[in-house]
Amino acid sequence: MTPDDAIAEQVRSAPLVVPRPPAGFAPRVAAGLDVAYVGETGALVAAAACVDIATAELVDSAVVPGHTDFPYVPGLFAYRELPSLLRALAALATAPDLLVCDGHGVAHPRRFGLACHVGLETGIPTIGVGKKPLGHYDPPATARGSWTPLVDGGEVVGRALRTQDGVKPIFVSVGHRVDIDTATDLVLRLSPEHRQPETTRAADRLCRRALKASLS
DNA sequence: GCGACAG
DNA sequence: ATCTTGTCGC
Repeated sequence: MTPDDAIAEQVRSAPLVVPRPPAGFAPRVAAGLDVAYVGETGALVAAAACVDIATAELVDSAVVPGHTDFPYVPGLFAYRELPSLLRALAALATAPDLLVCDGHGVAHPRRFGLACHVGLETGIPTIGVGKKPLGHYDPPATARGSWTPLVDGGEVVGRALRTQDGVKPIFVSVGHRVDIDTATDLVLRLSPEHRQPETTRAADRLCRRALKASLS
């Protein structure tokens, strides 16, 4: 798979994203996905962390070592992380109702970021959450829950969401089988006390810790 | 041509 | 992402 092949696949896949939730969507368990790298080598550790949406407590997790050959190219994340993330998901004992990715969904140059790719690949409703915007936005009000549109190429592709009073916003977008209002609500519910949702925090902590342990 | 550029 | 000390705040 070359970068050009990847870009062509994204353009071809973007129309397949379903920007609305399944009928009666009421997710109970959300899984956060993240990867930690060993510098520029291809070695990595992927983690999936299941959190109970009602309590934001960790209820299951899986950590798997891996390797990637695809380089870091902005816009082509999935081709670097997707295989390992899917193995971490498969290693879970729990079947999550929702996935929360470390990276954008449709807030992407070709409207097909990592979260869209993960969503289509698994069929599970997926939300993209990024720490840095891809596009432009005006700062939301300082109160938790405030948000402003994230715009790219003249289109609203997501939201800059303040998850805690006074903290920098995070950037939420549709991955697959969810709408932006539902995604915003879920991310806020998953972020009761920190800037990032507990799903992301747990996954990040797990793969980072496992990576350090594997080095020594 | 130049800058910007998710993790 | 990762490399890194001290420092501010709960």
